[in-house]
Amino acid sequence: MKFDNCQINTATEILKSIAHPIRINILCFLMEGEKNVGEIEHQFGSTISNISQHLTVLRKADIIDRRKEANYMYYSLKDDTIQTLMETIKHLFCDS
Amino acid sequence: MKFDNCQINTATEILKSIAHPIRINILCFLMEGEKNVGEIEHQFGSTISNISQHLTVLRKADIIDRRKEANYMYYSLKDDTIQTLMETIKHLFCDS
DNA sequence: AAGGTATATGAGAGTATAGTAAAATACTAA
DNA sequence: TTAGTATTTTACTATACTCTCATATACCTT
Repeated sequence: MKFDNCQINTATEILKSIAHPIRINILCFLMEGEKNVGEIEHQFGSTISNISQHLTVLRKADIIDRRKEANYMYYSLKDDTIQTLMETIKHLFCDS
Repeated sequence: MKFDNCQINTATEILKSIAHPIRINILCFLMEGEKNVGEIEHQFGSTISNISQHLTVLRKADIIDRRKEANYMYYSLKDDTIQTLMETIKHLFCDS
């Protein structure tokens, strides 16, 4: 049976936002809990600017939240939907 | 913890191949079982050429198989990994 | 062999995405 | 207020993706 168009578009946007090596890594890292940009940058070797742009992509897809504290910005997974999805992806592709 | 690079790349390629409205629809349709290109085209309103190109994308990502019978080409989901992934996606985004 | 059906492939144009570097913003501390 | 740190935004270039249309291939029927 066909999906509802709106659901298809939501799923597409979310999957597209996940489907990048740096972003999968970031999301997987966020499964551990809230992290700031510096911690994320330190974990993977890209520039702060690049990481920040990837975080923007994830935020526009509405799958992460952020919270400011002093001059640090803390990012976290938005909800259970994305948490479950990431657990499935991690289990299917990364637990071998 | 960081994913292994090879696993990350595999996951990225597969998710990228899924992350398109037509391709999600096709994969969801294939969850019902083997279908030929005409059946897929009839289900969603795109051209055979376009559908065929999307099927090629899915085949290059190694998530679908095909089998020829007369002059029909039957496509199906490749394995349990993709079946499970699609079930999760369908459940999370399309069962509301 | 010739004509028809089913599917695949290739070229071309338009659009989207990714990375780098520079500049801008927001906050803190002195 | 000035300087410094953390993060974001902008501008630009390069590459990748998607669609359409035309052509090609594979198989079947007569």
